[in-house]
Amino acid sequence: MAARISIQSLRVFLSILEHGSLSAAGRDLGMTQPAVSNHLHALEEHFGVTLLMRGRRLQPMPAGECLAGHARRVLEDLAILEAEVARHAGPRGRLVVGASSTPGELLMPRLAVEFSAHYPDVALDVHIVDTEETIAALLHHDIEVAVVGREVDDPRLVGTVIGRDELVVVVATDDPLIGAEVGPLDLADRPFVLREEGSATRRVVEDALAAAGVTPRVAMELGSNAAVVGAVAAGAGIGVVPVRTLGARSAVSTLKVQGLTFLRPFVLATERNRPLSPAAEAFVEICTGTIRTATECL
Amino acid sequence: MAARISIQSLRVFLSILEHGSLSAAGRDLGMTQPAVSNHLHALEEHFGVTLLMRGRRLQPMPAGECLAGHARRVLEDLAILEAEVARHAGPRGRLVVGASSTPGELLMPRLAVEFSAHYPDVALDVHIVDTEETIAALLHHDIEVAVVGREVDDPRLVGTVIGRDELVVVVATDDPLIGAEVGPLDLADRPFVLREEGSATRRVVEDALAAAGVTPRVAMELGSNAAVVGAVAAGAGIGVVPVRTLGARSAVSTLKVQGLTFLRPFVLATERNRPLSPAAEAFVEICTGTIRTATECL
DNA sequence: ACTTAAATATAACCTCTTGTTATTGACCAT
DNA sequence: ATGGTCAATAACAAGAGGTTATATTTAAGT
Repeated sequence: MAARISIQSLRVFLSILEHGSLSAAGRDLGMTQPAVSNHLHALEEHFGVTLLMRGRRLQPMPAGECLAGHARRVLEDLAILEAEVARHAGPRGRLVVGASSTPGELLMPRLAVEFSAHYPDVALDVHIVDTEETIAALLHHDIEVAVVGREVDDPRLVGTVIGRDELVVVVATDDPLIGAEVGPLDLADRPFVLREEGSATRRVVEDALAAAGVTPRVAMELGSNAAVVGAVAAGAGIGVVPVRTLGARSAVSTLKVQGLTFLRPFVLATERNRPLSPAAEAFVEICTGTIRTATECL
Repeated sequence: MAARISIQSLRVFLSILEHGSLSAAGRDLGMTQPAVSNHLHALEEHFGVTLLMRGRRLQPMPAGECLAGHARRVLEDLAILEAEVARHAGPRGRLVVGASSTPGELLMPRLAVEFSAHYPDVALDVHIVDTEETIAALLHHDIEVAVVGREVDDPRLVGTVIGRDELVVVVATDDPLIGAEVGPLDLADRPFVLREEGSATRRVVEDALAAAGVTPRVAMELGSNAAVVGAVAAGAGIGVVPVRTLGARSAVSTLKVQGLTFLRPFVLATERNRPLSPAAEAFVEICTGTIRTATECL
């Protein structure tokens, strides 16, 4: 009996080609190497051709090249099918959104609650990593919408401002600058505790400081705003964090610096020209609607 | 758990639409009605939409229309994939050819033997029905190549002559015309035993008689040449059959009629612009090659 | 050439998927 | 009413498609 070809086999085959090995493909697809091997054999059996020359480095045969091209097309069409038909359904299923750290902490909790209240049939999955990784995930189709802490500059994306955020300079409670008249240049020789490269917060801080003529000496890089506050409290140096990161009584003092403000938008980003699932559509609506009602951003 | 969509579901869905009912689709696909029902439910579950309004006459919802369009596209791409990749393999698998009755009886046995000898890895499947049905099957992609008893006139097909055949007039052994000088008009008032409408043999006979100014009175229609001979032997009337249908000593006499000859080609037909599988390619080669060596057609 | 590390092939097994049959319930037409 | 047709559902069987464990191949380094 001629076992018929399966979508899964095509997916697996493309993954093999992409990763250059069965094992790697398996890792990518979350299955074991023998499973991958099976799919490949099934395909070769089906067509009666060797698709790939096996070896340390495996090399596609002409039939393999041919299959790859057509398989890509089929899978692409299938993706379109899924997306288009899904648009006829109400918000439902699983929605995966991404958020960079700051919006993830400050904005997403409220958005998520609001969204889930309105759309209980959608399982909401929020991936929180830094801005650059979030953007990359969006372009990789790992997430459908992203909320990040700066304008997006990639032409393949569209961004909508859904809120604003202010950053403040924080220092340890015993810092000598407290109470004094402080200008940007007073910070020039001090050690800074900043977020990592790739963080929108980091970029905003560096841009604003550069505009004021200051190049910060980075003593420490930390992957979360709360961690930055902690380090500052422990005396590691000067930090710049979102105002709202600071609790009612925090272990650090804020510092007003003459002529230095850190303002930045929260931006909802989606891929240009990609049709959104109804759930994503609904999420966007919540984001833009919520802003008027529930947010008191300046 | 989001069960993924399967090719089979798409096929089933399209078949439902095409046939207008689950049961009919099941019959078409060779599966039972509950199986079809399952597929439909799986799709609706997956997308969270009702695709078809159930009722005596089932009616596609907008989402169903949408799915149908995209599904057709996906399946079409898949068919192309199959065909293209198959071309990289040697002749193998299953080859389904069609033949109308006369070539099916006179030509195919030898061709089939010859083909199987050369390509033991191909299971050969010969569908023998009359010419019109054979042509229809070719256009429906039920068969890859066809051998019929007349030129093909459909512009979507290409035909190659691979042999010729002569028909003769047969009468019962006690017919009064035997031994006499017979002209076409002597046949005018006699009852004819002919093949059914849709048979190439039938068409050839009618055309030739018409050219000679005779409109046959059809007393009986039979679905095979052997049956025609049988009926003629039993005294049903005049028949016209391929010479080679008649055995060494047959129960009928042949009649030479002045100015009346029935010559017609055997034609190998394929669909224009459809890439053939390697097996079909090989079959074509056997057909055109065999003709020179093994056939003594006039 | 031998050894070794990394990768693929094979085997035995387990578990859902996707069919099956049997049955019930709904709907129409006589 | 009632008989025929069709879809839904339940219970079950076979096979696809995955798993772990183990053998075998391959290419590179000494």
